[in-house]
Amino acid sequence: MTRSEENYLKTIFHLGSGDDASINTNAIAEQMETKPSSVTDMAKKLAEKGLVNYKKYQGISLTDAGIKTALSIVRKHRLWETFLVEKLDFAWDEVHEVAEQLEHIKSEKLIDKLDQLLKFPKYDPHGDPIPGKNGEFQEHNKDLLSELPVGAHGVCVGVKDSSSAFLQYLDKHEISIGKPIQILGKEAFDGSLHLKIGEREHTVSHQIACNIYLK
Amino acid sequence: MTRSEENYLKTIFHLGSGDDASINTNAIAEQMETKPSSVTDMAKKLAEKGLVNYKKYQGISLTDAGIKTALSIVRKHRLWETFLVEKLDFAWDEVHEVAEQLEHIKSEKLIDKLDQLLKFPKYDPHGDPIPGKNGEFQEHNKDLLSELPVGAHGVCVGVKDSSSAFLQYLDKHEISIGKPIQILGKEAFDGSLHLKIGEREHTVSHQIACNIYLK
DNA sequence: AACTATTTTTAGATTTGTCTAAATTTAATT
DNA sequence: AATTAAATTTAGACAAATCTAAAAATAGTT
Ligand SMILES: [Mn+2]
Ligand SMILES: [Mn+2]
Ligand SMILES: [Mn+2]
Ligand SMILES: [Mn+2]
Repeated sequence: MTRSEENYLKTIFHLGSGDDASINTNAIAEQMETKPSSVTDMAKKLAEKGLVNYKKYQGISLTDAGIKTALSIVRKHRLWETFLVEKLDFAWDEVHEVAEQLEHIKSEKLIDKLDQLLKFPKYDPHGDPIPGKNGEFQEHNKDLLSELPVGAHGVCVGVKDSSSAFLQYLDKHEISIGKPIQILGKEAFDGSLHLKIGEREHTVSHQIACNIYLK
Repeated sequence: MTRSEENYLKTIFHLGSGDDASINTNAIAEQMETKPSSVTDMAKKLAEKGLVNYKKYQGISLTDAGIKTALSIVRKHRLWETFLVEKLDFAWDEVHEVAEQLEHIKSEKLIDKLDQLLKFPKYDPHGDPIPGKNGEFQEHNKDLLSELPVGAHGVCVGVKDSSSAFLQYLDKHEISIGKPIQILGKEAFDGSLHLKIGEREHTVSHQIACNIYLK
């Protein structure tokens, strides 16, 4: 399994949000910052190996074997991210790029021992679930802040956007995983929310609210 | 810098034992399990980048820039090996292959933090020195067990052969870094040595004695 | 249904790193 | 010094992963 093949499987997995939905060639190309023709080439190769279902013009979906492989890469990515934050004091906005490299290291023992060192974490620094050895994982039953009514309150359990820029915005406004958040009011005009975050009050735009998960 | 380029630099560095001696094309090919023609191709590319000195038929040597790059890869390799043994309970014969992959991860912050987590180790699990951030390192002033006279005693500080097979042999006979060793006698016929290892006595072949460093 | 726009695929080229086989240079031996 | 052997380089090919440009299929719209 090459690094490129692994990256395609992971991208298809994320675009299909885990299930075996059929994904567009163009969507994969955009996500991977490559060209549609390259995606077609890889689709054929992965189909050959039994990792994706592919029929010309019909989109691409993961087979069971493909899902299993994708989950093992996601597991590695999220364990490494957790390691970087927990053991090496990385900030949560600094881990993704390094984990993109580390997720391709091939050693089952390494990842098992890492899991053990981290005490078998269930969620990564962004609140995303870490699949177990056999691919099992439990997603938080969470809601987007933007879809909750005024008065709702809960605890931040994850972010949808994991970009460095967004995470740094959250840091600046002291929003982090575990923080209690309450919706004090909503602006009808632009959907911006007035929030109580811990002990403080802040107003955030609709765009921000679309990327924070509450439980 | 590609992974392949890094591997060539590291190999040239090891074959030249650190200094800027001129290395044979064939020696590099054999060490890397590749063909001499591939080495020639890479020599040209690395020369183009100013990392090696290369003139047709004259052998290959590292430039200062090449030595610096090689040292940073060796640093990463040995820090990762130390991490695997110290933090993840790997045995010293299990770390090399994984470190071969990990040494190519690109993140200065990662390696600095790792160094810190390990408390800035000076030697790796095989007794090899770990270069610092600026490439500086101190080799143990050590001697091969095979070159010491009868009666000599010291402490094992390193191994020359880091193969899994050899390290497992050492484990079996309870030879490890830090163990006191004394030469009780030498067999004139085949050069095998009668040793006191800790509290025990063992006889080892000349071949074994050629791969253990004492101080 | 016909036309247009979008998506997707094909054909052919490129880069990187490798290989084989043949040619060339250097080293060793008569 | 001539010959043989060994080391090294060149020439040409190949697989992987990508790209561009053009063709084909599908979807959307008059
Ligand atoms: Mn990530
Ligand atoms: Mn994450
Ligand atoms: Mn090693
Ligand atoms: Mn080592």
